[in-house]
Amino acid sequence: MDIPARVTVLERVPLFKGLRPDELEAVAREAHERKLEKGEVLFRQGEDAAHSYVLGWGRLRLDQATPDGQNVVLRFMGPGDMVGTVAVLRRIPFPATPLAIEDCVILAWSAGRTAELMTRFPAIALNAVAVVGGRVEELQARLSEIATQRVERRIASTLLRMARQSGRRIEGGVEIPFAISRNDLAEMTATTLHTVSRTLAAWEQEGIVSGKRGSYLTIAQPHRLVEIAEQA
Amino acid sequence: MDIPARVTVLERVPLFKGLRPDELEAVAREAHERKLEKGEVLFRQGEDAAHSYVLGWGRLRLDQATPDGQNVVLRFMGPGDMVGTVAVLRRIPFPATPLAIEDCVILAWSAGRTAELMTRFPAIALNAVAVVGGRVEELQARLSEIATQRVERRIASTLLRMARQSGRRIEGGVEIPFAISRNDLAEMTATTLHTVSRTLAAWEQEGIVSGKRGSYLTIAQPHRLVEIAEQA
DNA sequence: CGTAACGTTGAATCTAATCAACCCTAGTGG
DNA sequence: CCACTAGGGTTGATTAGATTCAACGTTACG
Repeated sequence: MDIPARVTVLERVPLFKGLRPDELEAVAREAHERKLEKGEVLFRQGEDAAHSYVLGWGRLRLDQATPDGQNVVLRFMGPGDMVGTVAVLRRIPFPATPLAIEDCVILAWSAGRTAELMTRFPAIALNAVAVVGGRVEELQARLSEIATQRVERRIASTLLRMARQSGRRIEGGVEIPFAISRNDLAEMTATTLHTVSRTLAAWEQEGIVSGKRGSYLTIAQPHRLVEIAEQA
Repeated sequence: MDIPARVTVLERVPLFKGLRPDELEAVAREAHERKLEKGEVLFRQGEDAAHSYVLGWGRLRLDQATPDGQNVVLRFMGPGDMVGTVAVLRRIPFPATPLAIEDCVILAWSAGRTAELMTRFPAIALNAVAVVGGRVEELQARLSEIATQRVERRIASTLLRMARQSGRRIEGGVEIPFAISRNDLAEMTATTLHTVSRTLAAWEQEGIVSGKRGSYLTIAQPHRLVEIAEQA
């Protein structure tokens, strides 16, 4: 990617919202570039946070391993998402592992550069607080959900959240444009593969969702899901 | 509080780490001051985020109401914690309600001032990312916990986390220096008053924790709790 | 075309919620 | 000063939602 191409990417990144074109160019010039093939990881949980990243193209799944070896899916990330920035600024090891679920192109800045750019362009730092704040909120919402709701409602809420974040309107409903396995969904909703399977099977019966193995999941009747997610 | 007194407070606030004394003074000068009596709220979930706050003295409990009327305790906050800053920068309504569980003194800055100060002193913005990032991590850890662990382990982890954040070493163990009801604990660990009660009763039997109604909870044998929290 | 990863489905089990009743304790007001 | 009450806590019995265990089906892909 040459510098103008990078600028085109960075223009749409929330972290750099409000920067002038010449400022974006300065930021772009400092970046390294990294490619990741499907199945590779960007870094591993526990590693030293030497770089912060912005995802240009592709998708990542952010996984956290628990001390006893289980896995929790923290979130899916798409183009424009920042990765690892918090760990860099906190000077702590990465707390999770981002796995490429599609081929990715990623821009990277060293830890020192990251801090320096934010100091030079405070707008970036303000944007970063807002972005990270958004994640706090999302996590608080998920926490509330898991704490108070039955499994069926959590699965419904999770699908709706993903649809809202990355969904595409197509004929026949809203499509979630990347492959999510039943197991992914289980690890996102704090339940088991089995329960997810049963639940989705029932919803397919009723025509609320559709999508065969491997292909993308489509929410055919979002309003029905909302009903399930909101019922007392 | 006069300006030098405020500076003394701000010196110990992570959000303002690394600022020079004259910079701190500038920040202190822009602050409003607000007192809160035990039982009052600083603001209410859903209100417009017009100010961001830093807790000078006292303790707050941050509550989130779920759509169906249940309550989740997000966290306890003590001196030096920032409150509401994220909502201000994201220009969204406050997502939770901070309730004073002790008398509090709080410093406040208007939304505009907050952004302006962070732009003028980028270090504040960088600190803010780090602080908020810390919350992201804590929430991710709690999410993992709730997602994968049995209730007993979650209660143990929660007590240990609180002890780590605000605990005081006293003879006979580590004391958590504010009143936590069984219900608070239930709302923090995604369980019911009843289960918490049973669990703590058992632990008191075994001499792992102690503390009668009203008085502070003391962890007499932290290592036993750690064992419970970590057992496969 | 074989095989491994993923998914489905049924049955048994169990954890923790719910339901229910009762007990303390700290205040309050007569 | 003491009875009363409200809020919080304890404890037992019952129930249900979801996990676990188990076995088998399906699909993608090398």
